[in-house]
Amino acid sequence: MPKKTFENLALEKRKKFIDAFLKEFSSKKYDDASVTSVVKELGIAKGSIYQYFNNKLDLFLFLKSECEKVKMQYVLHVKREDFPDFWTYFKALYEEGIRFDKEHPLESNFLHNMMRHIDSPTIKQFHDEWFDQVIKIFSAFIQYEVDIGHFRNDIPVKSMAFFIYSISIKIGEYMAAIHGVDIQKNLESGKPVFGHNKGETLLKSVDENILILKQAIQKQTP
Amino acid sequence: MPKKTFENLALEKRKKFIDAFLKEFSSKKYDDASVTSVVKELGIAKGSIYQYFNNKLDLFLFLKSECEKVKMQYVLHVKREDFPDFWTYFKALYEEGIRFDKEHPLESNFLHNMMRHIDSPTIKQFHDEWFDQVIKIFSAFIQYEVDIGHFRNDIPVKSMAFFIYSISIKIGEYMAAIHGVDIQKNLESGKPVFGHNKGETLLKSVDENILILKQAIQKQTP
DNA sequence: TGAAAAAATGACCATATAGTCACTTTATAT
DNA sequence: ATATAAAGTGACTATATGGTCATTTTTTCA
Repeated sequence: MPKKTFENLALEKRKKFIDAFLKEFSSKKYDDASVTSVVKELGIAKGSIYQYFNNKLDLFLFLKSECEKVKMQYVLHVKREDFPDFWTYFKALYEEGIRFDKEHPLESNFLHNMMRHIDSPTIKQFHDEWFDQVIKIFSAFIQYEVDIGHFRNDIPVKSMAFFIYSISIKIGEYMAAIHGVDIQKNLESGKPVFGHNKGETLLKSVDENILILKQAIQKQTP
Repeated sequence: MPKKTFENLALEKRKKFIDAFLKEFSSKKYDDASVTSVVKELGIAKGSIYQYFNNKLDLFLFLKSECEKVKMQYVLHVKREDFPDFWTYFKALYEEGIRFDKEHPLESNFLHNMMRHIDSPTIKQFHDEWFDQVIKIFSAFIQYEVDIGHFRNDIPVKSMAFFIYSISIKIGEYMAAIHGVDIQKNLESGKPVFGHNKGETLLKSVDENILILKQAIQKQTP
């Protein structure tokens, strides 16, 4: 976590600092992201970083938690009970995701890029923790749908959770492959990952995926 | 591609050379794989590499094509027409994959690791080409199933292809999450990725995934 | 104004990496 | 045995990286 020195920083400078590093970590994976090059771009001394943070990982984890905080503000107020079924709820979550993406492209890019990199040895531990949490949350939702008889009950809940997770995580590649959206380019240029085009491409992709997921997971009437 | 010098190498030395580099490229991503460290382990001079190959990428692409050749020998003789439906065929392909994995763990690990790393800037081009090909092949199969009325026709073939691809690519993570198999460990130790335990864990995972995929993609009788 | 505290600096360190090339060693063929 | 060609070598280059710390600059406050 940041040292006092960083907390005391003038707001504008602090923001510039954060944004520059968000951008770096958004287009490169952790190990490839270069502290040195960001420092050059910011026009500050290398040593300053270590006046603000203990080390690179410390800085990364700070940015991670900041981004998560912001995203939570968007997602948390979407509640299952406000929707007639899981899929309208699922879509609403994505719509909030797009709002977040449009209004906070840097933060969105950061999180999106982080999720894709399963294998940075330094980061693995944190990715694994994050993954466990996601599966747990998904599982809880699915268990509910199974209980009320909406979802099939011949498959372990955890498997279904993983299934939905996999498709969600691959939606970027899906858009690239099916709709020709170049996410990597957006990441590098700092544009919203999905949000440009009013996010319609993403929503179209979500609809297509729901069409498949629905039949895969929904309880069939015999 | 290799220079004459490499072709002329004594078979045993050639094999040792290939195996050492397969192992390195199996547990690290391209950019992180270290020529220097393999050279040390092999006890040969750094310069020799560049007597055999033009550069690191040249060496990597050679290994890639070697591994693909070997895998093809396993997979190519499994033919759709020998099976009553797509899913038994699909499973048979995995069974061949397991045989390949058991009999050529290094090659299997190399390919498996390569697929996971979508984002090495040096490698991206080759990964993209490979991805396009896979989607094309999958699409052709699915088109056939749609034509004979086995698969649903309300979803673009390419979308279904991507769906099956996504699940296939994530099966490693699935095994890790659901069945507690540590693939990364197997990669690093050079053991078969899936093949230990007679590959039963993988086949179980395949069965579970087929159960979901089947309902997702199969044409429903109304 | 001046002393003490806080912040910023950048040369420097240790440690990697891929790739080069003048040179030596080994194998082949006359 | 000798000459030629092929193979092998390892010190070296150029270029990164994250992190350190004695020193200087700026800010704070009495």
